[in-house]
Amino acid sequence: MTPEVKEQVEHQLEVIRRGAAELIPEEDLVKKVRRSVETGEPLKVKLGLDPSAPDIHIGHTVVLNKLRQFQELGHLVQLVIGDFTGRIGDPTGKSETRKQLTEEEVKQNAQTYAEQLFKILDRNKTEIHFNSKWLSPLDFAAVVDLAAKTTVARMLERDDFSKRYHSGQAISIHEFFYPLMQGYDSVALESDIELGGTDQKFNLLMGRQLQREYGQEEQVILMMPLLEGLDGNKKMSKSLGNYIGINEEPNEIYGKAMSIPDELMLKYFELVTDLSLGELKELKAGLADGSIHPRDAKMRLARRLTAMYHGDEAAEEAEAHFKRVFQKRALPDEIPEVEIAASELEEGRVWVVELLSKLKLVSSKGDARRMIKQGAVRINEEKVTDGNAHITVEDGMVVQVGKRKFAKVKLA
RNA sequence: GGAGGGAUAGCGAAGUGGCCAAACGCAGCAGACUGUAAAUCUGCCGGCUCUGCCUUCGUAGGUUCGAAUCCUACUCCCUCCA
Repeated sequence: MTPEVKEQVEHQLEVIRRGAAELIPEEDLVKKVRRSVETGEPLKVKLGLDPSAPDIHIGHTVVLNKLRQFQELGHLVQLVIGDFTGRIGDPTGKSETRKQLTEEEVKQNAQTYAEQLFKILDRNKTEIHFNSKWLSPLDFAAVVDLAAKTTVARMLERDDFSKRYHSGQAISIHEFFYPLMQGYDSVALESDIELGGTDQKFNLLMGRQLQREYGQEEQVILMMPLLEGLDGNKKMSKSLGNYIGINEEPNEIYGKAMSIPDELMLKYFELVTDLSLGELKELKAGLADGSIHPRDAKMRLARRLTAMYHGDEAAEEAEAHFKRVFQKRALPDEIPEVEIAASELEEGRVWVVELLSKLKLVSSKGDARRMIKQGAVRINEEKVTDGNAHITVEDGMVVQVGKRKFAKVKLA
């Protein structure tokens, strides 16, 4: 190995390892990177995507950022949209066979994905594949052949299956196919590396096993830590509603970032922002010795995160909005207008509960009464205390429920 | 094919004739406090014309003055045996 090659390889390894939870096996990675550097042939780095939930949140970006780093090192990203595997769903115990998405839906979701993904990835170094392309033509003989590559005992090693098996919960046979299919994707694409969260370990290892069975060089697997969601303990996911979507409005991204528990701040900085290692270290030290206020650190996180998807200007505006509305408890700059027809009023007046309901600031009239009782309702910044009150509605009147819901009345 | 267990509010989970709009936990919402939509504390958390009324405890019937609770049928799910 020439000194230049050696230096190149070292550099690549350092970038790849950063933030990774686990890398299996190191030696293979070294070998692959070295060969790539020497031949100039990029490595094929695969990531599987679920086609049913095309909204990307920052939890996904942990892995996407890593892919981006691979691209910066000159490698090629293979995105696999699991339109076929999506019918099964990664086994979780409660998932049943999902209905197959239509071709139309798949196309649409892929489109949605692409729009978001390319906010992070380099379009020119990305291939998009649909796994139905190679999975759906397999006939039963091929499926049997695939299934014969592994054993039930091996399958039961998977944490999720093992738990369910021992606690007497059902495991459907088709659930075994999920890891097999995902692994087969790697065979079909001859991937060099596959990325995933630490919860993907079993599936990722299956890729190695299948590649070996089919006579290919085994992929290296690189696992990234899972990012906890806004609640601070469960994995960020759309279904739990504890996520920050990268397509969300600047105010939402900023606000949601401010709502993460303090303890999670550094992890977020490390995994989902582009803060350099040096800056990260400084921040950590500052928080530890008290020279940096946790609130200010979190505001920095929120601003950075917002800026990554909406630019600096939008991030600054979001911060101003946050300070105004939440720190100073003032009215926001922009309040959505809701039309109220004159015919809905009686002599220009309405019952407060009715008004809140019409403005859609509450989920029901019972909810409206509760909010009033709890002192959460303000009209033109004045607290409403009487749930039976009828009020005169004026054009431009501002009605507010809690800290976050506002509406401006527009008489029509 | 046989035997048994289960289906309760967004989720998990109590309740086995009236005191059940249904304990408790989580999630959610609001208030207080603060350093932020962190943490902590308090309250709320089916609907409505709201000191009362209406609809909910897998579905459909039935018994009863009265049913989430008892009976019948059905649907779905799970376990064990073969």
